[in-house]
Amino acid sequence: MEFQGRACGSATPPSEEEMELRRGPWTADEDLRLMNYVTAHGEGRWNSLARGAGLRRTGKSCRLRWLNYLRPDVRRGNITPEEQLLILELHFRLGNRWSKIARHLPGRTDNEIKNYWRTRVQKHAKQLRCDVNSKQFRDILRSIWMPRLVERIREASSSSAATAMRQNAAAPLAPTRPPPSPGGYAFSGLPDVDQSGWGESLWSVEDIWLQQQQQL
DNA sequence: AAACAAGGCAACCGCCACCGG
DNA sequence: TCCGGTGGCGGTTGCCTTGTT
Repeated sequence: MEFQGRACGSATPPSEEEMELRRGPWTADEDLRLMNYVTAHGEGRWNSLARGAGLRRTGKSCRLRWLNYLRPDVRRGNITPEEQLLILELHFRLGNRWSKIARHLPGRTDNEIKNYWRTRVQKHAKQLRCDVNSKQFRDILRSIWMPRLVERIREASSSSAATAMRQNAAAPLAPTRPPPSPGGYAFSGLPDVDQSGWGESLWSVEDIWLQQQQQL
């Protein structure tokens, strides 16, 4: 079944070219084509890039896919407490300027940060029946959430130091995945900072990069 | 085990600014 | 100055996964 995209508001039927454009989730083959083409020709001129790469996608779609997913320096996985703290601080200063906030978090995309804010932070505001931009909620963030993050960062650094010492002593095999984050807040009404796991996918970007390296 | 609800996040949309012809 | 193409940004949508009943 092919994804048909969202309902189009236009009353005029789409042109033949528009009919050919693909929408929805990207396939591994499309990812590979885009990756190969950008590696060979560089970023920019996304519309012609899409045509040149033989992709039936809009330039915008290609750009988004590259920036948010395929770029080699994109970091995936949990947003760390350090990053969460930075996001909160920057949002106080910048508001919903996601791209500006993202510039301070290497490897993180504006989309990822925006999603984090909407799904985690706004959810908590809703639970507390506050407006996310209200002074009340900001005060809660400053007085409760941010100190908890700072505490958590401190705990993590001290425990990782202790772990390193133990590992040096016994030299066991290190786990290949980071351990799940510890339990949540004792404070009622404020959930855990982040409990999300690592995303699973049919293929990983690393797989695609590996495949691409082998082709070169 | 199945049905349903909620959460997470990839992808799309519309708008705007910039640039070159 | 105007206009079309392009890129960037923030907001929104809806699919998929996970949790709950």
